[in-house]
Amino acid sequence: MNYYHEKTKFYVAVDCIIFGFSEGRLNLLLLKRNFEPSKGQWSLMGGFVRDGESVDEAAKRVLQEMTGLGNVFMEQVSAFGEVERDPGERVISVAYYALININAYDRELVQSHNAFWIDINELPELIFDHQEMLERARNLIKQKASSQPIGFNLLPKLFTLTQLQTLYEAIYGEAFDKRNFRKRIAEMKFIEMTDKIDKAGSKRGARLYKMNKAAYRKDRKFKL
Amino acid sequence: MNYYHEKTKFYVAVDCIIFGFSEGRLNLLLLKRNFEPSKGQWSLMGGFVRDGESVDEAAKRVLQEMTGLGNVFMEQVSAFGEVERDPGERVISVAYYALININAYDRELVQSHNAFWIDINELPELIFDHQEMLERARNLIKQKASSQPIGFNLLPKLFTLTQLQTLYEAIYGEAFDKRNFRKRIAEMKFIEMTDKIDKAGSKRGARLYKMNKAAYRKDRKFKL
DNA sequence: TCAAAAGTGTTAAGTTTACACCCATGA
DNA sequence: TCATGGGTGTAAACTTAACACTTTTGA
Repeated sequence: MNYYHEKTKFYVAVDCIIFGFSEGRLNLLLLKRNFEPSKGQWSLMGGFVRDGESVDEAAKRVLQEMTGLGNVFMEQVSAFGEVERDPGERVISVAYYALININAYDRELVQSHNAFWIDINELPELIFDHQEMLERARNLIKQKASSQPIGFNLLPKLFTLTQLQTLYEAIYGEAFDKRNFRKRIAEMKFIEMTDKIDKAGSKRGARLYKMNKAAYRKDRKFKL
Repeated sequence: MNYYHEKTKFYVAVDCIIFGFSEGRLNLLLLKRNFEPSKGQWSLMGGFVRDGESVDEAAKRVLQEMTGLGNVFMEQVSAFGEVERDPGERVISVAYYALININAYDRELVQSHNAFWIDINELPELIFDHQEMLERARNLIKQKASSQPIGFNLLPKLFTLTQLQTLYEAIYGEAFDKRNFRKRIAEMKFIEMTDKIDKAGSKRGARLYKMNKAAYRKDRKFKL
């Protein structure tokens, strides 16, 4: 009754491409590996899928172990299955990207893993096919961020329009016109003005906005 | 020196969502399973990844075994890793979609596997999570076909503009204006008019066009 | 001769882009 | 008082959408 006998089994891993946004720049949380294999080199955060755990769950677990964060926006990029992608052993890896609010993670936990936030434009060389995973993730985000409001996962709950614009400029790698940008935001009724003012970014202070997810589910018009 | 010991290994499979286009309709090549597990039910075409073979290669092999076709346009959809997705055993599956010219496959081979072309709007229930794989693939194609000329893989080398329009209408599930459609095609210089006429589709005959891939690589402006 | 599919331009509506100055505040 | 980032509207350029008739030919 076992139709699966004599098929080969494989190690299956997950690798997490963790994006954060800080001071107008996109950052990645990367590991300076203080363990084998490839000790001393930079890599994404990864781990093996365990018995009784779905692949999605494995990715969430790895992220949780590294950052202390649960309930994070995370999506699969793709499976990577080249035979020699990991020179040590045959490992099939499923890549995920995560968008996190860079103020919310557990600093000690991250430090204890020897992980660092690296500006996405100043990346070191990465092991295996992690570079390729990262590029795929960046392209995915670029596409996806233009038609769905996923960028907000990178911001605090309350944000200024300048922060939002800078974020999108970082994602796309190009500058936008301030007035045109604000016109588009004004059309999206689920990006709601609050009565709070942020005084950190300027003397005058800037209006804080918030994303109303329930309102988005009703309207669903998003384009940036 | 083995950093991978005591990790769990998994069966890894591929499943292929094979699209064809015929008489104005999108079709899927589905298996009426005459083997266990789930004998008698409908499924996508799948197979296990083998030792020494990349996951992409496994997908190509499965397609080749089923249709006799090599060198087919094929892309990964996603990995599917729920614990109970296959009720028999834990199997992690990577889904791929393929776009094939419905005139070119090996009919006997397909018949011998008990496979059938089914209109995409009249699909039977599928086993496991194959329905979800299919929906993901359809969405992917919709998106991708709008910005890259992948649709041509579903057509013969020479095609009429009416065929091309009908194809895109089938992909998007909506009708287009004929004049506006042709205006857009005319702007894409890599869709080249030939001196041949198709007399099969109408009495008057329709001009045949072809896709010039080299010209596309230079220009790369595509939007439908 | 007529049914059936092929082929062909123009105009209005809507969307996108470019662009410059005043405001409020803390140092 | 002045340097800094916050905030605001309009007009031109471009893109998209709507729309109907003539042509060709085999049955």
